[in-house]
Amino acid sequence: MTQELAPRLDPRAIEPERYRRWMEGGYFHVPASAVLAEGREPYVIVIPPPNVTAALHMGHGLNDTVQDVLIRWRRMQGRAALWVPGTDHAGIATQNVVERRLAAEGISREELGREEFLRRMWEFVNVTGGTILEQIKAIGASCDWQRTRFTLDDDLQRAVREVFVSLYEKGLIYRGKYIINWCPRCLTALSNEEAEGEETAGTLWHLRYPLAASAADAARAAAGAEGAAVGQLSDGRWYLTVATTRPETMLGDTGVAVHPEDPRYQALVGAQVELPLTGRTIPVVADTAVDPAFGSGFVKITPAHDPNDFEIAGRTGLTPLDVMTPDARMNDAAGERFRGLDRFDARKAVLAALAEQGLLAGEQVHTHSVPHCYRCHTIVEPRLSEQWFVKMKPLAEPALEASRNGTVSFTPKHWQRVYEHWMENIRDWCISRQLWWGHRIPVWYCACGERIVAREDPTACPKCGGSELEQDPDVLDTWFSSQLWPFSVFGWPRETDDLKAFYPGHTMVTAPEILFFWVARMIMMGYEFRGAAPFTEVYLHGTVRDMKGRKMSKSLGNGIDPLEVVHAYGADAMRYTIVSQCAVGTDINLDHENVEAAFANGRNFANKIWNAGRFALMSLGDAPVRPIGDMADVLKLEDRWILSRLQRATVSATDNLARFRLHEYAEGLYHFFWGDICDWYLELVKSRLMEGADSESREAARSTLVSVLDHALRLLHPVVPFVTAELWERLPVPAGTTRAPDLIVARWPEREARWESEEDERGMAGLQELIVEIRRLRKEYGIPEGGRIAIHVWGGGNGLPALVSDQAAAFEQIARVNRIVTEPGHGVGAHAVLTSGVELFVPLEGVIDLDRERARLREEIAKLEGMHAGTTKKLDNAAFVARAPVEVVQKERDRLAQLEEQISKLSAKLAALEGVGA
RNA sequence: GGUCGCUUAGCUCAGCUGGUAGAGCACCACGUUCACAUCGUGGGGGUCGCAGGUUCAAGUCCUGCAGCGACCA
Repeated sequence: MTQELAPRLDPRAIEPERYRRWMEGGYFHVPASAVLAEGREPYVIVIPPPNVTAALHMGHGLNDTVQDVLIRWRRMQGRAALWVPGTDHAGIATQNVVERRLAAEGISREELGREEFLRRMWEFVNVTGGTILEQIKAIGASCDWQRTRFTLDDDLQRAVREVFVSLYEKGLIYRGKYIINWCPRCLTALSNEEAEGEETAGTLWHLRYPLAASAADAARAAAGAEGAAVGQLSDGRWYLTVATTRPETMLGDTGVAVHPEDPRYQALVGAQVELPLTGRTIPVVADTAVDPAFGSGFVKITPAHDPNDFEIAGRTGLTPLDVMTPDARMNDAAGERFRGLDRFDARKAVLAALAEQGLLAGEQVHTHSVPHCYRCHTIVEPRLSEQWFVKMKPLAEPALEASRNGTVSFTPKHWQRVYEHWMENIRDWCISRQLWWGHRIPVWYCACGERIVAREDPTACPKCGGSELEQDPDVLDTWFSSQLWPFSVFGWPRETDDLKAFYPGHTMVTAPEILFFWVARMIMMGYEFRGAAPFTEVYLHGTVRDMKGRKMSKSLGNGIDPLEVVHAYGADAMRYTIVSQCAVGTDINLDHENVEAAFANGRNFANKIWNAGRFALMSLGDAPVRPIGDMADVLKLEDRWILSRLQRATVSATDNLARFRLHEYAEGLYHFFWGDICDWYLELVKSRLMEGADSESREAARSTLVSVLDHALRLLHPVVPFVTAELWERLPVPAGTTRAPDLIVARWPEREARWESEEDERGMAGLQELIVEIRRLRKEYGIPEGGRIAIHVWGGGNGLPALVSDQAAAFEQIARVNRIVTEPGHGVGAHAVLTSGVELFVPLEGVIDLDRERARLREEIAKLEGMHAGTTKKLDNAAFVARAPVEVVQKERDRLAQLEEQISKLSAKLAALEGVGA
């Protein structure tokens, strides 16, 4: 039982073994029967599935630790706590990785062909795919590994098909030709969310478009108007000015638009423009979407390359003209001169050509948001393309209502507004991707023109009976499958027991970045296909950053590998460090240049717990321990005090967890454990625990210690599961009681009001103040750490002196005091008055420097008088006495009385010293 | 341009419903007392961005300003 424990916590010696035992014990697994047959209340979290080929980074470390804290807590509360793990196929990202590997061999996916390429994809995924899940285990995650899912599992493929076909049948999925975000490097469409805007200092070029001769009169009239951007070229032609940040797109202009009510340009509506460099003539049209105040008030319209222009073109009857290839080069329609040029080279060429003709009116710096591909960071090109879309408005309605009526709550709260704003302005979702890796769109086209959208692969066309069917070559956006995760992992669309038991779930823990990508869509799908939101609480934690506040990233090289941290300092250390910094709404900064310092706090705390446990186990010995409930009458002040403090710690820990105040949960227990238990309780009871101490007192201390550690380890378990489980297992079980086989399934402590005592907390506070005062005086006068002193303690009327004399052994231990006198002390020594009025005198004949003591007393008196003045001022304020709550006023009065007593006693002592010595 | 947030000790940040400021790290001094030097004891350090306002009382509520940031257009 009391086998030797190492004087330092060695995480590597305990963590892997403990994790293995948890796995073998089946503690992570929750069968549906736990809910359906046993009637236990479920608590369900589905993991935000990491990319199947990803390696664990600190972001996962944070995300998974938070989920594990919540799951372990709820499991201890007796809930059927299920945490479903798994991975995401991450279409673009994973395909990119394999394509790069192929490129290294000099092969392209086109050369391999779709079938062979997919074979290679699976080969790669099968080898590397499990890695990240193994890494998650290293940080102690208590996922139900029997339920590990992958978004390309057969079951999940079936779910995707069901949803696609069902939404199609409801008219919520459609195919159409619109402007979409196109990545010219990945060669696929992207959703609006996947095209990330980035503030860029660009250039706004002003271009002159000559007007046809027939428009000369209208132009002359317009030129006279205030602020009109109309002028005359040196060859006499009239021109108008347009502004653009992408001059190369002018080759695809099919019109120029003005606001219909812009007084400057009304005469020009319908005029013809001779589009430079193209030989084409395009009209001036009117549309209310044009902002007359921006730029010249003329807007060039490029319907095939700009979403706004596309819409204006639709309303005004302009025809789109596509001038680019999929890889963003100029195509045949751009003209001989520019064909084949990359878009940025074309930009230069167009500008040069315009300048040559005197058609470049000028340029200005223009900061604007430029969309980039979220996977490869290439600048996204808006492109006219035929794609599949989801009609979002009807799906958003219940999801929006769920937020408004509180069915789904957000922490921190302000994300609720962000979510609602997005839902209110939701736009249709482009879901087709020109990739091979992913869920193939379940649509087939027959030579007869028939389109077949089916749950099962069709063998023949239902219309013509032909078997020449071509499946749509595209796959679905990865998020299309991720959004089904909360129910697809349970076997949906089959009505499984798992689904009955575990849907809807409870908490979604993730980062704000994927609020729209994922969280919002899961809520929409939950309502559409299960009639209920997939979870009721969304907890959005911060981002892990370096000390300069930069996001950790591979390219910056500022990342910290969680596995290295676990290896060096243990999972407990990593977990505590992260959670203790996890304040609601704030990011977490970790120093990648000094990893040891970054995680020192967690490592030190785990070691502190270890050593407190080690000391307790050694002191407790093997003799039976009586249950705390039997000892109420023989407990001493410090026992009652620590039990009372424990109740506070229990209440606030539970409350903080429920409110996602994880940092306060962790720090609160840190201070309870380190401050109250280690610094005070253990020090005070050391003497009582020694062999030969008074037996009743010893038994009271042993029972209290076991009880307090038992509960403290339970409270700490969610954040530092390993060290707590290791110690808890060794902790004596009080006679006549039973205990769970492992801390992971021990019951979460509940408040026991009978142990709460404000009186004992006040009494203990007095004792602590006295001890600190003794230590300060010792330091002040340079008494060696080991040197014994005598003290006199008297007065105060709160029983403290009597208490102190009862604590002789403890005072020896904690303050090196070997003689306690409860009579006033006189002569040469140091004097202090506590807030309670209790006086302390330390005889220091031969040690004390009287000048120093006088100076010290004067300083102390001055400090107290400062406080006295402040309190007096407050109480002299009639408004304060009249309007502040009585208890606040009374507090000030008590304080004043206290200060007066301290000042008068110290002044008397000072006066007595004034005449003594030199 | 719109929305939201931030500005507190040398550093990173807490401070939820208003009652005279806290943590970790860093720093100074002392210390090998039989749990822990990944420790103990004591200590130094802040006009809570600036200016107003509400209130008996404001880091905490309101307004404006300055600086920084995020998200959405």
